[in-house]
Amino acid sequence: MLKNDSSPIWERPERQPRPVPVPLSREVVVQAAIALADAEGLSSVTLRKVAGALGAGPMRLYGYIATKEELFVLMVDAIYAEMLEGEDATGAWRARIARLAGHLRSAALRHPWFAALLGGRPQQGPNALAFTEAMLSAVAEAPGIDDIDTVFLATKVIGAYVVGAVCDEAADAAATRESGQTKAQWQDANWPYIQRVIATGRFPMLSKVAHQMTHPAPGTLFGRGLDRVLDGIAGTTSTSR
Amino acid sequence: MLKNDSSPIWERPERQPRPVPVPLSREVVVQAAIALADAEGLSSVTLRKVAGALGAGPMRLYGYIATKEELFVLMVDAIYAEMLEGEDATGAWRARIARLAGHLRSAALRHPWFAALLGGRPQQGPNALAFTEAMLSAVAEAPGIDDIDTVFLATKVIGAYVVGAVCDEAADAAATRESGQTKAQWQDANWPYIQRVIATGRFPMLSKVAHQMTHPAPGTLFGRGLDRVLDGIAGTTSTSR
DNA sequence: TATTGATCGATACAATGTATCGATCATCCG
DNA sequence: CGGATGATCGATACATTGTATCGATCAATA
Repeated sequence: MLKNDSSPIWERPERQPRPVPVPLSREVVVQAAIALADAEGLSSVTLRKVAGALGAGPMRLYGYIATKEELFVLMVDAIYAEMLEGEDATGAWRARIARLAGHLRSAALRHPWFAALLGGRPQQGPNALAFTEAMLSAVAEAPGIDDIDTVFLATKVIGAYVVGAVCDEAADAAATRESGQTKAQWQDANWPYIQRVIATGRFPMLSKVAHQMTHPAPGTLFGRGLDRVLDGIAGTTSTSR
Repeated sequence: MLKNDSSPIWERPERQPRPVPVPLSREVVVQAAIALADAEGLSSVTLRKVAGALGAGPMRLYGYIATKEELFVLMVDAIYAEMLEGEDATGAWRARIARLAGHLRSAALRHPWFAALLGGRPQQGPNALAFTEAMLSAVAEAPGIDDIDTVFLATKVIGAYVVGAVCDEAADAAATRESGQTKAQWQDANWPYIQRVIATGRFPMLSKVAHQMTHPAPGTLFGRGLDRVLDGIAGTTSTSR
């Protein structure tokens, strides 16, 4: 009860029961943040907006995270969890790796902000570790890759390729989305610039790429690149094409 | 001259000449931002602080950039320029590629914020394009890689690996720096967590990695991984080791 | 039933990116 | 050479952000 209230009881408003707060959890908070990022971009992920989407005050979130940066960390790990949903350890090693890589790629394209959070902070969340574990165990089944040092190196190479390739692809997607245009519109808007750069004559190889290359679908490119990487770690050229 | 000034001339302060503004340029602004990021981390790169470091008001910067995001874009491309300083197209193709990759890696370690800016935005600055051009021309010299499609795919694979590997390494460096500790302190602080994760028994491969692996220097690992990638695109296993 | 400890959110605050706009300078034209 | 014009600078302002503080409320315990 209010102790020092100068207004007489007649005018003093009655205590009204605190509205029952929506039950929250770290999971719910993170999912709300992810939904916001998916819908309006990473820069719209604001403690106020996240809390607002949950019908709570901003300070409520500090019961679940200590910092906005921690929210980002949780978001990234939640996406790793998404990749592993329904994943089992079946199939030949190359197929397993390709499947895992594909999961990461499609998750990154579903959540264009994901790639932007990948660099710059270590990935040590339980789900990120589970993803690495899955990669390690798939690699360990490859013939000729036995000692743990080789397994680790191969896994590192695969992981680095996948992350790097996905950063590339997602960057375009994010820029497109941020500009509020369609992919074609965005490419059309950038093409004149690229053309002028090429016209300087200082980029003969890029010119060849722009003019003479066939342009396979991004997914195809990703897969073929992964094949090259797997060839490298297997020390074979079996699946060249 | 002030037109509607009610104070009499006797009390009106004399016009003092505007202090000659420090001459600026996009280059100077970007270098100041880079210096700030190197010294105090990316989150300290503030338009006010950058301008302050140059002895100018914040709004002055808007003569050179339209947005803070544009400043970030320029910073990234400036680092690409750094990588190419003194670079020439000499040496065998594998050596050239290894040299270029090494430049990117060392630049990223010199500027721990660089990796965080890599994902999330397309790299189309003139220096980033020059870097890609150098990679393309080196790859084109590899025997058996002739048509432009193969050259592009190989370059994409190499670039993705390098970026991904560098993100990994730089993330640790950035986290270490951000925590204000030495690398050893930071690793010691994280080790108990990793140990508890492994103790769950759900990560047998990670356990092996943690306990049985020899831990080569990061640079060595980077180089060996690059060798695997180059093996893959060359379709040979020549330099295995 | 009184007390304690946890939890919620109103309020507050400093810092940020950036719009606005008057004041100042440099330049050009007569 | 003097006045007009256009560019450039920075003071001020504002909405928005992350987060500290703290009183008010609830649930559990003694």
